[in-house]
Amino acid sequence: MVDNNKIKISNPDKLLWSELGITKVDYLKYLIYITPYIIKHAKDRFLTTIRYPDGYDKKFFYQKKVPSYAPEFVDSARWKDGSEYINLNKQATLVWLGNLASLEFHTTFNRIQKPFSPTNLVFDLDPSEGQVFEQVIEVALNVYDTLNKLNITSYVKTSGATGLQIYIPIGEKYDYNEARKISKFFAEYFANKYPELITIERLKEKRGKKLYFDYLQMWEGKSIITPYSPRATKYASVSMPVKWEEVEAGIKPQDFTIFNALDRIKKVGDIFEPLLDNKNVESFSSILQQIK
DNA sequence: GCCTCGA
DNA sequence: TCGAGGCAACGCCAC
DNA sequence: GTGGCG
Repeated sequence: MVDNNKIKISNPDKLLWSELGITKVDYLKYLIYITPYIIKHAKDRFLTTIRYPDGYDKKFFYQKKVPSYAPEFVDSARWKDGSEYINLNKQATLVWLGNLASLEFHTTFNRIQKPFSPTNLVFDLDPSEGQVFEQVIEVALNVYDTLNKLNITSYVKTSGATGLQIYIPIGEKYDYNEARKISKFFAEYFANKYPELITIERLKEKRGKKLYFDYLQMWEGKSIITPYSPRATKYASVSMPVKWEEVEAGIKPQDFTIFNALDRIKKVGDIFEPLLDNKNVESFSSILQQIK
């Protein structure tokens, strides 16, 4: 029973992370604990969930549309193609999806209410073969420094088992075309500033041994991992917002798992802003002028 | 994980 | 009645 | 137009 809604739990003792011994019931407990945090970032966005009915390392599939068998309490929003997409805006929906073995929750850059305006940019810093996490940290801190000097607020979180993601609020002021331009502008700027450190080359061959700085091609409906979402990794890691000071002190994405996420959140609170603030907008308008 | 379809 | 299949899909660039 | 890439 969640908020007066009955939810039947099938196979409660099924292992979702077999090596770690995490059963579905264990997993649902985690989801219940972190509900307010993940909901805060997932609500009123179009959800893509990834389901692993037999565990994190077995067959999976993506799900976007509200299935016909969804309970009535599940809220949805109509996409421009006419179909209904899940709005992960309440605990009951989260638990229902948990029972369906949804191990990852991805949401759109934009909110349902303003579908053509992303709320933020995201840079994805993921080390590939032969790179250590220290390189990711070095680049992230360089980016942070630069943004600070431009008076631009940014946030950082782990992306999964290996990388970091940097969020830059843009106040729902731009459409996807403009946001893509701004994102690309920054990516080129950083690639230019740290030519030995990072590359924005899309083709793997051309990347050499530099860190791939992915400025995440964005479009309406594109979704990326939501803050506080678990990831289907062998560590049962969580996409965890962190403080820039923590990045500086040297963290590892594997440090954050569904085992310790709640303790951590209780200790530091939610350090991600709602991503709707306008404080960066002024800095961006001049940048947008320059791009033209 | 659950539903639908076809043998 | 039971197994197989579905459950997502944009923009960019090189070819 | 198709394929690699995220």
